Amino acid sequence: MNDEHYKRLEELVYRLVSSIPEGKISTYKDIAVAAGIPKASRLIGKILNRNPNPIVVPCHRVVRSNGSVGGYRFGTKMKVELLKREGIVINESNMKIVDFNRVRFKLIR
DNA sequence: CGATTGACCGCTA
DNA sequence: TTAGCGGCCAATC
Repeated sequence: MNDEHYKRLEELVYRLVSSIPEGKISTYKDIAVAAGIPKASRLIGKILNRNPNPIVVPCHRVVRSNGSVGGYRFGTKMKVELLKREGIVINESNMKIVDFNRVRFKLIR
């Protein structure tokens, strides 16, 4: 994978994440699959970590595939707050999304 | 160069 | 159900 491919991958990831509507969430794994790199879910986190525009790209709507909230550049607490604000219910004791499958957004391409 | 490090995943015991 | 562990891939050391 050269720089050109990688750059395109980043753009695709940001586009996919931006398509997640308010009140819905997706997972690092789902993004990886949609981006054509099903085994590189860790890479998705890495890309989102240096998200150039956190305001535009709602990267807080991306959680772990097991339903737990996962990490966030500005702290897990902030991520939880943002999600709650959008109507996502979170079990604070185990940091898991309540009704995980119900609020899961199906990515389009 | 090789080793380590993440906003992770899935198998196995 | 949970914890441990190997695998994954690019960046960083």
